Amino acid sequence: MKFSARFEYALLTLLHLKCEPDEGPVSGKALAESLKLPYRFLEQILADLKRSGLIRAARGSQGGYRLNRDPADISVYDIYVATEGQFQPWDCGAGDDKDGCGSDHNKCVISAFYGDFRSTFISLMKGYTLNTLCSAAQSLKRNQQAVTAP
Amino acid sequence: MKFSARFEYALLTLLHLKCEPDEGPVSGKALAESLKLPYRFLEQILADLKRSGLIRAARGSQGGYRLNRDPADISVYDIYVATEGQFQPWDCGAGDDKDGCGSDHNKCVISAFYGDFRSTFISLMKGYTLNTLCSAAQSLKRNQQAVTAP
DNA sequence: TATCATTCCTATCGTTCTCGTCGGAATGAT
DNA sequence: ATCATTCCGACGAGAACGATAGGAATGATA
Repeated sequence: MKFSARFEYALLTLLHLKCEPDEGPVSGKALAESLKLPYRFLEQILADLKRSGLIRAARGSQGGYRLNRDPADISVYDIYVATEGQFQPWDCGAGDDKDGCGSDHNKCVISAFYGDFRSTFISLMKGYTLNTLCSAAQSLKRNQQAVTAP
Repeated sequence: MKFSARFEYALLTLLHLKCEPDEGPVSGKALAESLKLPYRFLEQILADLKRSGLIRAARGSQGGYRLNRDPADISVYDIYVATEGQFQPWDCGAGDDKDGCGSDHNKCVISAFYGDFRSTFISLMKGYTLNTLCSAAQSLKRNQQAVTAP
């Protein structure tokens, strides 16, 4: 029950793309340097994000990545699905019992718990968007500047 | 982001111990047969549950396992912790940044998201107890009997 | 057209985690 | 004394994960 590095790196990447004021697309190499992440690995994650339509890419010289949707419309759940696939924290009756829980009522109840778990977390993740996260980061920044100010 | 088999097996085991009307302790072998789980693996899980004080064991002939607490006081979260350890779905600043998020406000915001996720998760799991799960199972059973009745 | 920066595709590697198996010691009721 | 049981630690196969790598495709620029 852990978040993968892919997911975290994707969050950082998208947050960077949204929050840092870059003109034009940002190359994978530049992203990897800014975020201090392994370049080759980040490339794969960027491919995931592109495949899911969260970012778009331009090839060739002067190419790079930029957001492909309104940041208010990119939820953390979208990012999760893009990097880890559908949120399905248990192995649902894959082959053993056709009717889901079959004759075992206890299994059935556990499935119900899993379902509750799943829907709770999907809605939690959908509640966070790139916009909300970014403005939270900016308000943090302001607060710290106020404290550190001369 | 998956539940382990240990966790699911533990749920099934404790549910069996609570819901099925057995007199006296139930041996590991009997449990493994009832639940159709690998005996040697289940033994390890039972050891986890005992270590956490959820069940108690009696050795020797006629020995076996039984619950050690009021089923209303055994939450799914207890079972989670017993089998998977403390819920900590991300690697918290282990060595890299002493101040948690350091200078990177985006990391800081992600940590906040993780914290929200974590506390939601824990309170959800604490809301389910052996009692609630078992009575849910029993009501399922009743409903099915009503449908299947002649 | 040649060059070069970039994305894109696919294979691989090493480590860690997980599920499951195993042998055998300790215990305790009969 | 016997036998069923819990208890303890080691081990192995396989998957998942983080990361590395080579090289092809693309496209702006000169």
